[in-house]
Amino acid sequence: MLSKKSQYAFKALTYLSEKYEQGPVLISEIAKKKKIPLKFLENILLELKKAGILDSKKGKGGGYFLQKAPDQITMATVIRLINGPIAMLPCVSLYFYERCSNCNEKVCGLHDMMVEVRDATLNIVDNRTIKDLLVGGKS
Amino acid sequence: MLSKKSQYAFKALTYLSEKYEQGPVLISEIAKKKKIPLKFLENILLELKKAGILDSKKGKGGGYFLQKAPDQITMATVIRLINGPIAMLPCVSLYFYERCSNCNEKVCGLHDMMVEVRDATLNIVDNRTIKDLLVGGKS
DNA sequence: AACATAGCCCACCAACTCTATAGACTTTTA
DNA sequence: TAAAAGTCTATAGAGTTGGTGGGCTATGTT
Repeated sequence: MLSKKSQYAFKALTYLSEKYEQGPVLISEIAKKKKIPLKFLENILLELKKAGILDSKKGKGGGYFLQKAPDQITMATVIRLINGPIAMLPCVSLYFYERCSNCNEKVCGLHDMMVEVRDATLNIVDNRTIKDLLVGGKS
Repeated sequence: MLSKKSQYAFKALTYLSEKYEQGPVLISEIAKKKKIPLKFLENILLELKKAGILDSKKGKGGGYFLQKAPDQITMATVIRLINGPIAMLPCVSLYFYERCSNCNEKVCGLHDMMVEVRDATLNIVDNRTIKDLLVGGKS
């Protein structure tokens, strides 16, 4: 399941997408409009900034804004950053791989099945961006 | 991600599948062979029993055994029971549905995308059984 | 220079979940 | 009736999640 943090991140990114190339947006504005706890949102936006998804400006007239176009930010990137692995098992994760203890991947039926699930999921989240989250984003 | 509990459950079910229709198997035997903490496994097996997947016999000569054939127990059933929702959002879950607060499902891009992910995942886990976990299970 | 603005950073906390264990109880078989 | 084996309840430690408080730093304005 996606954490609340992830859902907040997507809401914030959606909001910032609507304001893309319209200058910095205040954290407090996003928090208010999207009903996200302010200080919690602060952490999330900072994380998104450090990952190169957002950028910010300090002082008066400052705020947060997208560093790339909405259609250049994939869902997979955001999920991995805020939520963690997309795969259902560490031994099947591309970005958070850890080998199985007591289980040989070469002959593990669960492993193979979870690879299938991972690929089916990636096929979607790798090919969708936050632009697709906007109403009418497909037009 | 699948919890350790889920992974233990699958290991135990795999073991019991190999012994299908060969009489009850001791918890302690499964625990030892599959390297699962005994008391923890106890809880898991009991849960699987209450869900109608396993059955048991008490007293000497007792133990656990599958209540249905391995190919009659879907992955989805076990995951939902031991791990919880398969969907990435409550508002998209078939068995654990909860409506979104502050979000209209009718016009939520995230909702729609997560429906896709859910269906892609279900397409796999609804059509695979614990028989498929066994080596050579496809033959 | 001084001040207000707004993001940055650190530390902390409550609640919850996950993993695991302990111990007593019940049922069954020999 | 004694041993075997599952059943049940409770609990505890570790880690994660969701959230808050307060001070620091950079920036723009006057």
